[in-house]
Amino acid sequence: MSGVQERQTAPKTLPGTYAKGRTRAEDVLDAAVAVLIKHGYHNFTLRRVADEAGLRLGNLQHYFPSKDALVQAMLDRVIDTYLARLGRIQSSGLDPEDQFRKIIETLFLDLNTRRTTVFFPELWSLANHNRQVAAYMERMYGRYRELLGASITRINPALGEKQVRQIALFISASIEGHTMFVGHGKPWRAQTEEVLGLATASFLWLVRSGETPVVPEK
Amino acid sequence: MSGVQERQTAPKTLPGTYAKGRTRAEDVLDAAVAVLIKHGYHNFTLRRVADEAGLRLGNLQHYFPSKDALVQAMLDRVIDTYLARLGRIQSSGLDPEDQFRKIIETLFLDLNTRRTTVFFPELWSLANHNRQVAAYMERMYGRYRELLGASITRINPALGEKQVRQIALFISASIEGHTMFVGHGKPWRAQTEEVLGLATASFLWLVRSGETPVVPEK
Amino acid sequence: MSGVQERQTAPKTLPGTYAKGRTRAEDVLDAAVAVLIKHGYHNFTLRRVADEAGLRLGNLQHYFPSKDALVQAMLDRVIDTYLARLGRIQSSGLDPEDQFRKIIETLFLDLNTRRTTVFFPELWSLANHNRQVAAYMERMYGRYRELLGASITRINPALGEKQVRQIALFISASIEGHTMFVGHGKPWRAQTEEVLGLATASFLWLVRSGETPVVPEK
Amino acid sequence: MSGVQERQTAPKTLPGTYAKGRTRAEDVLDAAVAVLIKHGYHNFTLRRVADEAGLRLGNLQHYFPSKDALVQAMLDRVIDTYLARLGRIQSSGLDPEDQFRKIIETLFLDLNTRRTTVFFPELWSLANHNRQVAAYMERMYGRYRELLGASITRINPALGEKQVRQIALFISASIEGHTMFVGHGKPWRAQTEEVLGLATASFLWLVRSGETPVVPEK
DNA sequence: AATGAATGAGCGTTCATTCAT
DNA sequence: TATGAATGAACGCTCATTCAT
Repeated sequence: MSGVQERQTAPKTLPGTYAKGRTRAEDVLDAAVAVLIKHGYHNFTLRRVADEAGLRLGNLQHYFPSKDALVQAMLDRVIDTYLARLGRIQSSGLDPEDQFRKIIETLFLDLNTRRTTVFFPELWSLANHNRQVAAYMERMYGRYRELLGASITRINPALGEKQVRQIALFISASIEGHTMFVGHGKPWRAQTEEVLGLATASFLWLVRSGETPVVPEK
Repeated sequence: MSGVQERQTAPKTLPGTYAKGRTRAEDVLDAAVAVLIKHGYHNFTLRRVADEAGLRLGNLQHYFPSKDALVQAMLDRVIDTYLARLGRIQSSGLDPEDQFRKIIETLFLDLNTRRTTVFFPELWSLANHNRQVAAYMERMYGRYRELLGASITRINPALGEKQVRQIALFISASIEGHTMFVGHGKPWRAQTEEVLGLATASFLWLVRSGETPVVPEK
Repeated sequence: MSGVQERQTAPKTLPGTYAKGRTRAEDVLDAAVAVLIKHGYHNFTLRRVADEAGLRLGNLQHYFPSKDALVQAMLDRVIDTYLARLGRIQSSGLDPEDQFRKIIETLFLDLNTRRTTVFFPELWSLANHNRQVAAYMERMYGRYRELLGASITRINPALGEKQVRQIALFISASIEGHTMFVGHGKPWRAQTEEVLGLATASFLWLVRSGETPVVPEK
Repeated sequence: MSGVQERQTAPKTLPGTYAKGRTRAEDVLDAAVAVLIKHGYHNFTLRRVADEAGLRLGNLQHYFPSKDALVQAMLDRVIDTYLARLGRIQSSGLDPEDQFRKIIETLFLDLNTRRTTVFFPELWSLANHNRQVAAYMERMYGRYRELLGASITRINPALGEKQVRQIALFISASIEGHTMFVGHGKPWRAQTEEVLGLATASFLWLVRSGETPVVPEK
């Protein structure tokens, strides 16, 4: 047993036909995220989640019949929430560069939240041992890069599709990589702003430098 | 049980005074890394390590009296190995920019190995729930940034200390962030070379652009 | 939990006053038998029965308030059905020996049905750990032997009551014993006919051989 | 999960390399049989076996790493014991008919032991839901019938092979069928002797009556 | 150095049952 | 009638660990 398994059916609707049950199921998912963050996936147990959610193990398993089902539902929800937040960033009516700066800033500062700092490394680790989680993750980052790509294209419409995708990949990967260094409780957290400045400058240069980025002469 | 604990004593030398015992302990450490990579830390058990190493659980516990001791020794070894490899990169006698390019390339291409791709996310995850591991990690990345910083300073000696450190942080974090995207078995792996090109250009521009990186005018 | 318990009240009528309710309860009993046969009593659970019957666990427990109640009702029904079938055999108007042969044949061939092959061993096993089931079983086999006894007496009216009962016991027990060998899916199933021939001959000889069966001289 | 699974490897040797371990493993098997008889397979749990054997659950699982392994070892042992006893019956130097009578008597009276009365119905039930157990059972009864067949042939050498096998099947099945009626604690137990007389007479007639058993004229 | 014996805690899961809706 | 919510106990099993051999 290597952890989360592939999902057979897509439970679009959460368990809980009665109103009480629905809020209970939500509570459980909140608790699940809290436990994952507090204790890590290697200490993510149903009993802990039940405790955190304030119900009994047997009752938790009434809502989520297996650990896998709970983990899938939890990932579903976290990723959907994350994508929804990404969507809201895009909708601002700023000029291209300011929008880009705003996006980078939002993503970067989000690293500072405990939730993001701790949750995502768990996700990356899980994805390395579970295809379903890997697929979830790819879906999420795909959407992430689409958003970045659109902003990039607005700044430099001359860029080809493929290059936009590669730049978006570089930018998104670079930002994610800061999780372990400027995230919540991390040693470089106090310098988030300055690193954000470097990052933004570097990303903008890349976006503007054209189809074949030419390194400035020595 | 909340995972890896702080270490009481510092085992500079591995147990086993005989040549054979030394080898045995190292076999175990190799097996431990293999298990961590294959199954993830949430499935990292002493029994599995013993199986992988070809000895009995009781015997394994003779070499490493607790799970924590084994994990610490394993991290010690992996990080030492990693730092040794970093040191070797530096020792090449190239001109500043070529050396920098070489460093970036080496680090980047290393992401493609299964070992790196899978091991480091486990480390990041672990560090979020264990101070000792966090300290190990910081030590490792500190050395990593020193190396990068030296190379950066050679290219642009006008940069201040603090700024060098920040640029090194940005670069190292950015590279690490690519683990989940261009690493072994990852969806963008085929485009490693192109992304490496973008990254190198972007990093070099940043290094050259001076104390206060100014984003080029629109 | 030590399995089926003694029954407090005798539910002569199934729950459900409406025609539909009556049908539902019978559906459940059919499902219960199906589950018992498919999975064995050690895997006989209310959830499985509910699934098989196409209703929810909560609803099933409306019809049968406990597992014991369901098991008792199921045994009641199966045994009643079995006794009814036995009664029909008797009613044929053949001459004594032909009737006897017909009875033996019917009982023997019935072993071949999956239902009989699997259900009865479960019953025997259960009876060893539950008095109520043992009582059911004894009632059923008592009627079985009465039927056989009547047929035996018609063939050889000289036999005493006790001897008739003993011969009937031997015959019925012998037939039951073939369940595990010539029953549905059993290795000797293909030879049912021949074994039936041996059995019938042996039984008839016994019935005819008088009050004190004397083994023919060597 | 439908109970006992097929066995991958044949553990000819019981667990327990140390002397202490070996006797412990035997204790566990004894306890397992006791639990099976006392509570039935549907209440056969590792915790109960551990209690009965006077060790802890964790230790029991050191000897038998799974429930299946325990059940297989238990069946192995019981069946081997049974076959050994059968073998001893045969070795008596009586004349053919007396030997046959002795065999029948031994088998019949064995039904009276609680062990036999309760154990075998569990075995029959299990065999209906598990191939491995079915194979065990067939192996055991095959040997049983060989023994009977040899005795039958000594009495009536004119019988063909196939007929001997069929008669042996009939006899063995008939005897087994008495388990539920004259076994330990069963209602007809007091009449075991008389039924044994009927059975022996009937079987002997069958054996002697020649290749095509002809039912005596009406 | 190496292995087995033994423990106690905890795991995910299943279950019969009760109660509210 | 019918269903979901909730409970508590037990299940087989895995685990890190300690101790004796």
